[in-house]
Amino acid sequence: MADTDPRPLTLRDVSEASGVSEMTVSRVLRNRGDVSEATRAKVLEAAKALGYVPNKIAGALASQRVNLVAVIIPSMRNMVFPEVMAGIASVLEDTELQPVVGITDYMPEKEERVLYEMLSWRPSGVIIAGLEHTEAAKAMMKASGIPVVEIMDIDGTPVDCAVGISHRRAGREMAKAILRAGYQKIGFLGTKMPLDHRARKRFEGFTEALAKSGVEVVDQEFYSGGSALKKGREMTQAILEREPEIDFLYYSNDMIGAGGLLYLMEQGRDIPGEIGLAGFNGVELLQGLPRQLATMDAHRAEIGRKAAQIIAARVENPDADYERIVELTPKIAYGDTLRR
Amino acid sequence: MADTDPRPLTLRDVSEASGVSEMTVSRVLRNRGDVSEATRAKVLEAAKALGYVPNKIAGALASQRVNLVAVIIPSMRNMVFPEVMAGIASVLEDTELQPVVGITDYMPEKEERVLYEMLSWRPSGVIIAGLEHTEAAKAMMKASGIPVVEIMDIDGTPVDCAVGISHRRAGREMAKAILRAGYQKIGFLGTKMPLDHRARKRFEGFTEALAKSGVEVVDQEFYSGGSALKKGREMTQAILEREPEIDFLYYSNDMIGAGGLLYLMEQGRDIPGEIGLAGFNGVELLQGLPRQLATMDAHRAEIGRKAAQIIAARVENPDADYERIVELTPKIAYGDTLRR
DNA sequence: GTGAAAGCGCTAACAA
DNA sequence: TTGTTAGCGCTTTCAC
Repeated sequence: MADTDPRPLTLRDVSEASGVSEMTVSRVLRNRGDVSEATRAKVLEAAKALGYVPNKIAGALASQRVNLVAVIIPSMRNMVFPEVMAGIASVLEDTELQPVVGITDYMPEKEERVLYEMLSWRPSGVIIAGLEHTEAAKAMMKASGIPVVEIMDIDGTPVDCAVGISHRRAGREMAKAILRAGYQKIGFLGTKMPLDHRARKRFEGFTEALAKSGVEVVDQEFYSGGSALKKGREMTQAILEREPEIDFLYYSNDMIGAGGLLYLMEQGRDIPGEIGLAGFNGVELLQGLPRQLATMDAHRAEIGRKAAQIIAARVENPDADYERIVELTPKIAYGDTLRR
Repeated sequence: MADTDPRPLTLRDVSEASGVSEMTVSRVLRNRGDVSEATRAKVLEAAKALGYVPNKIAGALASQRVNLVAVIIPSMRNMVFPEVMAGIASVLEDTELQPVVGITDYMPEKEERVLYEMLSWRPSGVIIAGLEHTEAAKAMMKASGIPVVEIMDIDGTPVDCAVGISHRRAGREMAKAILRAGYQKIGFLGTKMPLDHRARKRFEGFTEALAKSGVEVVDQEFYSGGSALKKGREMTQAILEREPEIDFLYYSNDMIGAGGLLYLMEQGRDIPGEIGLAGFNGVELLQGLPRQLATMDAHRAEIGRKAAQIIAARVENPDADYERIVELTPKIAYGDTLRR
């Protein structure tokens, strides 16, 4: 409570206040090594009375250990990433490790900068979304010498290891399900984001599988920015005005799919008879809609958990073997908007 | 590219590779002090060739400066907080400062732990949600000697300074608008979260203003967990089954309000004639609904921006004066669900 | 414009 | 069980 000096407290202050050496104070505060109950109590009391908060900067420098895991993701505005984060946090909570998040806004150069910033804090591991990075970023990750897990996508070659789903395959599977249900005039609606590689791969897998059956996407529509739900409405209206004969709409995410669904229901369209719909992600929001949109769960929480487990295991035991690619398989949820 | 030694690179390596002293290398890498173009070029080349990433831990220890701002919020699952974050990030991007986020899950003890962890990295400032903290947490913030901005709420006494809205007043204003529109049988629906102090204060302000006009809430309903949209539906159905004469529903957030709106529209109820609705927050999602839910914008991005500006200004100039409480005033958006 | 010395606050390693 | 010594990798300060 002696708050005269603005200088932050150090171990030395606690040492002096308790009459115990700095080293032993340090041991008590870290629960390391054997310390008698008596001195332990003295130290803790002094530390508490002073309001001492250890300086991790100095600790990290001395011990060459930083219990941080850099998590680098494109955005927080998309519910996908908070869910991945939750998965990561749930696993790291049982370890010494702490996640630190960096946001890239889907921009490769920003990703490179953020990565550089984070690596300069010498974290114990990196979890980063996607497999596409600048050459410099890949080089940094390789050179860092720490475990790196690339998440959400496995269509490519990871720097170190990857956990995710195959978006190409996800697109193909959905295309097959749609064709199987007998839809023929298919429209696609998505984001205007050339840098969203996972959306791009889904689209590629989708058109590829359609092509195998001699089907081509009738029309497409893209958006950027704004309320996804609203954009979903607007795009749905627009594409159907241009191509009224469309009998299926594949949305690159559930949010715009939900907007489309609300719009078509208002129009009194027969879903999934006259027109079918499907999105992607399996977001919780869908549960509150009047009808269940067909979708595919991207295993977000599971990806986060698995990635965190890999990092934690390798921090524990750097020499153990580990899987290079962990593939999870999304399953189609037919809901009420895709005939079986 | 000489990747034989797993030891991370140090300034010394760059110094040796470039034939320039460590000190001058450090100057170049930080753009500090005068360095001749020739040596600057040599250094940068060597650093790049080696793939050197500076060690901020050592830098921070030596310089006693850490360009991090601790941001402590309850959750990322609620779109409110990512929006605050976006506001903070937009301001800090133009400075040397970087936000680092900690999540409390609305738990005071977890908040205390997270705060302790973050302070142990000696950040340049703290932005923390709410005014309610454990005594220990308040003591830590006071003792830290760094600027602390408590955000989102101003009904209380900040440790240092606060930026936000008065939730009590927000509740009162909504109550007055509802009574003015002639509604009389009012129900309340919210989260089962005693620790969401802002929701609690809104409710208090709400009931207080109703009481002034001799009106009492007819019935209430609380939920926890699950899809808010779905819960909104279910709670709306439940409360109206119990109290069919209710003519207005006040929801503690827009998400459950949206669920209620979708449900009532399906039931073919006359909104806002027969029954009115209002939520809170002004979330973007609402724009995609068939009708606009009445709500109140909580100025999330603005709060984030303002808080970041205060931190940045005080890091620049620690001795300047500053406002202790910055109050923003939310305005009612009547939408289509509240008569004027 | 450049370099040498000292030390930031802590912990590893060793000694007692 | 406790203490001492020597750095961790960088920046500050001061000298050249």
